[in-house]
Amino acid sequence: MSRLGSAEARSLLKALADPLRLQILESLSEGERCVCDLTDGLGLAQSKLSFHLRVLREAGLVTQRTSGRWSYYCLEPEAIEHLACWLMALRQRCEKPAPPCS
Amino acid sequence: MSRLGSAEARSLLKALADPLRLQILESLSEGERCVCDLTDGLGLAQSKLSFHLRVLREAGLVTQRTSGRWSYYCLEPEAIEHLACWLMALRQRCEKPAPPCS
DNA sequence: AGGCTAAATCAAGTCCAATTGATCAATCCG
DNA sequence: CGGATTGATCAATTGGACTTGATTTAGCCT
Repeated sequence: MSRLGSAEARSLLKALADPLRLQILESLSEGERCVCDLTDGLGLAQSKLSFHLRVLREAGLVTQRTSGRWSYYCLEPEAIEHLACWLMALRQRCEKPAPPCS
Repeated sequence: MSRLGSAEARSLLKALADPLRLQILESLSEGERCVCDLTDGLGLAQSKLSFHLRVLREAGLVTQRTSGRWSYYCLEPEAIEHLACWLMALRQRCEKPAPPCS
């Protein structure tokens, strides 16, 4: 399991931290989707959806394939898994009380 | 293990998606810290740090205790763990190919 | 070729969150 | 008490991300 650096985790989190993009990802969690289906399903303007898909793509959270006129997007499970692992690593070792200030 | 809803996950992600707040959390992952130590360690203006600590606190990612003049912050491991689990759940079930458009 | 549709890109405009500096509240200590 | 220090809060500003509508690119069909 490849360990994620802070910088990678940061860019993944930034891409995830938008309500629309989370909705998109939740749609994609049910399987690959065509852009036109996402547009309809989420009721988004085309350019808005395209903008957010680009952000997700550049963050490595989704992959895209083109077939004819249509564009299909798919979740990248490994990216999400790596982030989850990074979070679990962060969570450990935090029980030590602080040295008292003076 | 209590399952997180989309809304909770969204607010946790939003709080995490800031480079300074991630740095703060990484500092806290080594154990509880006093505000003054965080200020020094991260080289941040006092009001800036206080602002971000408040965001983290309101998101439930850290807890705070006061002792005399000093304020100590501590990671909330469960919040992070819940988010990691939410991500893992999102990741599943995404292998199904899209129905072709027409 | 010419028209049609899917989807990406571009250019402005808008809006919200982060920054900054100042002020306030509370605690400690001489 | 009075001065000093920690840290939270407030008000105003700034910057960057998101939105919007128009334009562009490319594939399909007759």
